[in-house]
Amino acid sequence: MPVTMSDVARAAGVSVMTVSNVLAGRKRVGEETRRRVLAAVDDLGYELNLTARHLRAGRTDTVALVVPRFDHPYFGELAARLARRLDRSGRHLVVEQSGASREGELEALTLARLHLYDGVLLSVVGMTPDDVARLRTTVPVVLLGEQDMPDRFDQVRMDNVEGARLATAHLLATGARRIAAVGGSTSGRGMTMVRTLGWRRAHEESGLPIDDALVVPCDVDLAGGRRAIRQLVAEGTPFDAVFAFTDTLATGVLAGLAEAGLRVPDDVQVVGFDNLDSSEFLVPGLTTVDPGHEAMADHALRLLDRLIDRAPDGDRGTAVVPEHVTGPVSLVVRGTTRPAA
Amino acid sequence: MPVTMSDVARAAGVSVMTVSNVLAGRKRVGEETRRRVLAAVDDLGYELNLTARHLRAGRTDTVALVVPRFDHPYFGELAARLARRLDRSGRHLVVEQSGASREGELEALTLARLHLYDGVLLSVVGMTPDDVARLRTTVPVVLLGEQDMPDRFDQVRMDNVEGARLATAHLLATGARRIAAVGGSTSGRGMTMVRTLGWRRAHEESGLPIDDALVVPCDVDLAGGRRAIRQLVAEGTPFDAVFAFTDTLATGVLAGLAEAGLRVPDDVQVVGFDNLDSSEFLVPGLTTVDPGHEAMADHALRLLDRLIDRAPDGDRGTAVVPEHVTGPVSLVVRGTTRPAA
DNA sequence: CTGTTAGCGCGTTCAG
DNA sequence: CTGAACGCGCTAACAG
Repeated sequence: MPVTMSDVARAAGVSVMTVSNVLAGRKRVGEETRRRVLAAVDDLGYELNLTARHLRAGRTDTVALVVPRFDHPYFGELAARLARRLDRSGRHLVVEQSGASREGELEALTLARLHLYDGVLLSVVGMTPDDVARLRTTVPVVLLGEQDMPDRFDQVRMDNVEGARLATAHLLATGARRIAAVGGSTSGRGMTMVRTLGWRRAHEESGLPIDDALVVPCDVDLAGGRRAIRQLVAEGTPFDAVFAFTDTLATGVLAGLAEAGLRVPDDVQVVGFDNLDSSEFLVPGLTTVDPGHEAMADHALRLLDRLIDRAPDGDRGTAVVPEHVTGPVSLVVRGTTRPAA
Repeated sequence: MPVTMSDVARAAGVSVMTVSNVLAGRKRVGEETRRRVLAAVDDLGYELNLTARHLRAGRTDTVALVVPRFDHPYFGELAARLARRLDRSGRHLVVEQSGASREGELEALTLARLHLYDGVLLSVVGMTPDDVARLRTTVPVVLLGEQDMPDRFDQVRMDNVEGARLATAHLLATGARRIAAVGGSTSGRGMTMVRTLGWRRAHEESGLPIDDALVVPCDVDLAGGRRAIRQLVAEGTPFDAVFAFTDTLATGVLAGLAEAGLRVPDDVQVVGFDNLDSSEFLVPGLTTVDPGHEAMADHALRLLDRLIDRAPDGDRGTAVVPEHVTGPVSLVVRGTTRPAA
């Protein structure tokens, strides 16, 4: 039987409300009363029940970030940035995993869970635009992800085409002629498609031919990058550079190249995408596309807060027009590419 | 004004309880009634309020993992492993950050938040044993962390001394004679101290002298590892190997060594600790201590579930005796060390 | 198989 | 500045 507020009130000889006021630091409470209450709290080992407070207050001062996987550094870094901002406004961030392991049935459950938070930043990777369109929720939601989603929701993403174009153009400028697109796809959707598009565009702008044999689809993880290189080498497909679609892939690529006895950047140049914290520390340092992490975090929370502020009034009349924000990208040149010719 | 269960009940011409039963899939409900309820739910856009359910049910089927920082790969990987297990038993994992940014005042708030969960896995890094001893909570808590904590709580950790001894002994066996302990300390507490102890012990077992100039305290992050090497080089302290106290530190160390023109493993050998997913993919592959991640996750949840199961009865009589579990470690040999002489 | 009664623990009314 | 009622949305019990 847990200790409740009224237990404390009885012990301190005051009313429940007084206890509540003392604990929430709300109204002014007499110094002596206050001490009595705190003593009783300490004495009984009373612990505030946030669930009850949330039910009553209708808000939780907590925002959730839902990511596909916990063990992906990109999302860890994102979470840390968001948490820093939310802390500043006295709120909390909790991170949940949407999983790649759970089926559609769980989507419903996930949605129910969203109600535990004032707002949700939903990182969509696996879901299709159709899945998202089917989402029915009154919870403030901002989408994060590279695939264009239904415009009923706010969405923040990076300029993938431009980033991929920059990366590829840089490789072309430093003398590369056969650039493998690791993580690419000739038919897919989402991140994979838009970055492949940027890779194509850079080739077109240079008037260079495009060889689809250089597009290597793979799992977007460390092992995937390494396997992609193994495959290229096994096939005997010639290449003098790799544009890896994420820094994680690039890390796997570097391992694969080393394994194959190919030197970076002398034999093969490499560019990644994401500018993870660790990319600077690889040997050699990874040239990569920086998606403007801080700006993205700012946008995401701005859009979310817009929705949260509006929520109490209800939707009628003042409906917020959803925005799709695309952040600018830039290239960070390090040691996996050669100086421009 | 959100749609509530009784709105749905009215619309469907049934009682609230029936709606509840349909939605929770609890008792059997007539097929037609069931359809009417679901139709009303869909019609009104009803969304379950989990907060209310939690308040009423007294549990949330959710476990929290509290980590020092979101952007630390070690914790991301830990979270993923825990989530996998909890999903299997139909529960959820949420991750919160304890922050290094928030002061002691927030400790209280953190404690209140713990009540939102059935149990909490608390990763302690910054807190001292005294801080922990002061924790007053009835929430099931299992501590994770390398510093020995008051035995009022369950705790899971790795065999740090043995891991550090293994790492150092391996370096000695492969010919190293001056092994820098990056992340070490001659006076600290916690992880830093126990791993330094293992480093010492290996030296003692080999009868080799210990030079405290080789103990380099630093921030436990990527930049810290690099800075440690810069410092050693700047001081002119000779060293032919590095035992980095975490793989993240080791990654920074490798960057620092490259910067200084030192080859790995020819000029300097390196061993890390943690066996992160990415460590296998560094070039060269990082030799490191594997703390038996899976076993640790198993232990942590076993201890937590023991507490959760007991909770409903109250503590009297059946008090669970807290356990301190230390998991076995092993050495993973890769390219940053030379073959044994 | 469905409805009624009661209350989870807190906070927003209003009086005093 | 403090106290007493009522209700947030849901579900465990028991009726019917």
